[in-house]
Amino acid sequence: MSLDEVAGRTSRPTMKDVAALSGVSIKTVSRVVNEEAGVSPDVVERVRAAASKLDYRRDLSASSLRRGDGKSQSIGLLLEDVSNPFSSALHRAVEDVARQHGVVVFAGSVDEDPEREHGLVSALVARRTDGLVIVPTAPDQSYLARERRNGTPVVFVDRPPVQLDADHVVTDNVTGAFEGTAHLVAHGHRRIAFLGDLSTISTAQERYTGYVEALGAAGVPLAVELVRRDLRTDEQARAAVAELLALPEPPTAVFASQNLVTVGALRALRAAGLHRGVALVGFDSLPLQDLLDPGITIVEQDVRRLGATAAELLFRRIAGDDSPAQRIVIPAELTARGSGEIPGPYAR
Amino acid sequence: MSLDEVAGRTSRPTMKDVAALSGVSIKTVSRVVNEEAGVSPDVVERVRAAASKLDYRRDLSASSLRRGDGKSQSIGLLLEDVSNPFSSALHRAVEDVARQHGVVVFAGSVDEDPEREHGLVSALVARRTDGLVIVPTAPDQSYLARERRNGTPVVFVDRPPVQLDADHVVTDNVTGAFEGTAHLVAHGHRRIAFLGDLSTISTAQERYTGYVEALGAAGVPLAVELVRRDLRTDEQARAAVAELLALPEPPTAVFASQNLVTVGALRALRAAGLHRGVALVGFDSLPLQDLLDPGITIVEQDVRRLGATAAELLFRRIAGDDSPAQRIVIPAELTARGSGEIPGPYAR
DNA sequence: CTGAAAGCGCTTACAG
DNA sequence: CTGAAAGCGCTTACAG
Repeated sequence: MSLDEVAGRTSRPTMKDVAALSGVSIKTVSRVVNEEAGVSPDVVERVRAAASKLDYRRDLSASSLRRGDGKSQSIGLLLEDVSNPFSSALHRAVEDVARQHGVVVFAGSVDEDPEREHGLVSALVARRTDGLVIVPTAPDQSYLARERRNGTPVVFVDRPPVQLDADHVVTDNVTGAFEGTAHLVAHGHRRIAFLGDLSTISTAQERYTGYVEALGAAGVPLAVELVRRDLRTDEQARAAVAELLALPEPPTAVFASQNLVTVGALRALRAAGLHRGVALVGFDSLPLQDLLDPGITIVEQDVRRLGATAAELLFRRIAGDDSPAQRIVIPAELTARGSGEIPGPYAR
Repeated sequence: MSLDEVAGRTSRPTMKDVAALSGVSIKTVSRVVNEEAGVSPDVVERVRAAASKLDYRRDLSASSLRRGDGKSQSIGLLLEDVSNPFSSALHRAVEDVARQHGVVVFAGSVDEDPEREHGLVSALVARRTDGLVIVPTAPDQSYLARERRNGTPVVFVDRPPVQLDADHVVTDNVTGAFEGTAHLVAHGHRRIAFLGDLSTISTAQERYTGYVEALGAAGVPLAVELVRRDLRTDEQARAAVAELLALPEPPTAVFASQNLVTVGALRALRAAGLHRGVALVGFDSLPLQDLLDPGITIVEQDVRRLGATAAELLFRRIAGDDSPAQRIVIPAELTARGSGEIPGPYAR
């Protein structure tokens, strides 16, 4: 007795079974299933009836194994965490493009863990996905050169790859952070705190650069005691802001360069009763941001465009495009909602 | 010139290539790749070197085609929309269980469209996923009986299947809605509006039942003019609440039975300046709900538990468990945060 | 400890 | 219009 029988299941019917039931060769079944022309109508009819009776389902993997192209009609997507709002919005954008190509999407969470990035990549390559869209985490993506050489195209999104010349689609983080910071300066602030995510992440570095450049352009000296980087959780961000507020000369404004960090900053400002006293600009959208009081001024990324652009690039590569690697930069845009317009001591 | 050459790619190396380079048979390569015992150490060494030199990657689909079990080490997950917070939290919970089994997850958005449900199911069956976790949308899941019979187990989550006796893991919606409504009654309300999602969705029906029963238990007559169902978007919910507030006898409290609906209700109450005057209890968590002022009292679903339980059930089925279909009910729990405790006219 | 033959479900490349 | 043979990349079931 086989395991299948123990489980009360029969195995899936194959073309052979359909062929036997309809009295034709499996090649003819293949023709009907693939809707090839040149099969007599009554045979088509008979094969269809048999397939339907047996609930036959073509095995796409077996099909693609023999086919020349060997396409699995699937792609892989490596995200920070499928459940965070940024990642899941990216996921949806990629899914929508993939669907147009009749391709399904494997998604996985890397959790900023290089080993998980490696593990997921090999799991997906082993399943012969036609390509990968990756938000890179590992310190170095050179290991992917092998996979690309062997036929799996890779496009990076949100962060550029390191040690690998490959397509990537990223937000203009420097300019976005520059504008967010300049917005605070324009509203009369000079003591502007910077809150940053893990500084090994390229986007965190770039946003810090934008902040530094905006201060420089405005002639505001950089106050190191107001810079808090490597905040990995909203709780760490909250604690950092609580400390900043206790300084002898506390900041009058905060630039929070990532969404969880913004949440933490908000909690600290609320707890201190300063959410109407200290200005706040965030980077990355927050859900329900418009319902908060005051509304949160945010430098918004165009996540749908990031994801859709990356997916479209990938499908061009899958189709055979081997032009040089592209870097596509998507602008970020500041939306004022109240928290960023709280006036500072130098407001006119 | 083949397409691959045009694209500047070579095809992936196979066991045959590794065998040729290391001077052994492909069977021996297979042994080494699968870490079977009984291969002499120097041969293992040579094969490993050749595989590494060629960047050989085993083809799991070809392997599973020949293997007895035929497992693809992948499962499919059908969600409402991968980018909504409820769906993506469910996704993460399923992913975490799948990872423990060395299985990757295909995820797709159904968008409450029965045709997309059917399309995604056949796409996933064609790729021979080992099982499916589904949030059902189609009016009827009887079509899945064929797939189960042919060896693809299916577990439903969040909503029960219709016309199919199959495993499902759902929230106790009736009790949750009963408690949410009773909470408002206990705070002195009798004119309590009900806001519901599409009433074809089972969870929406159940939550309505809980509301009706709670009113009945408290001896509060059901006021039909306060019941607004089939709200599909936050905007429709906002408009519905705006209308309710304009009634000659407006509600003093609102029970919003789904998260987007709660968002719409919140917007309407804010716009009318009544967010501190009209009580509000929502069902389904909202991001940042604790940062709103007042905080939103919510009947919370245990989304991680829903997803993890469904995935674990699925893996048991994949392993061969053919015991009768199970229905697992996960309790929901009310968390008071302020909006639900605004006193009504009958408060003691 | 190693390998030649057959076969998983399908399509290609022929032949008729 | 239809089908027999070979083969995709791998593993099973043998044999030595």
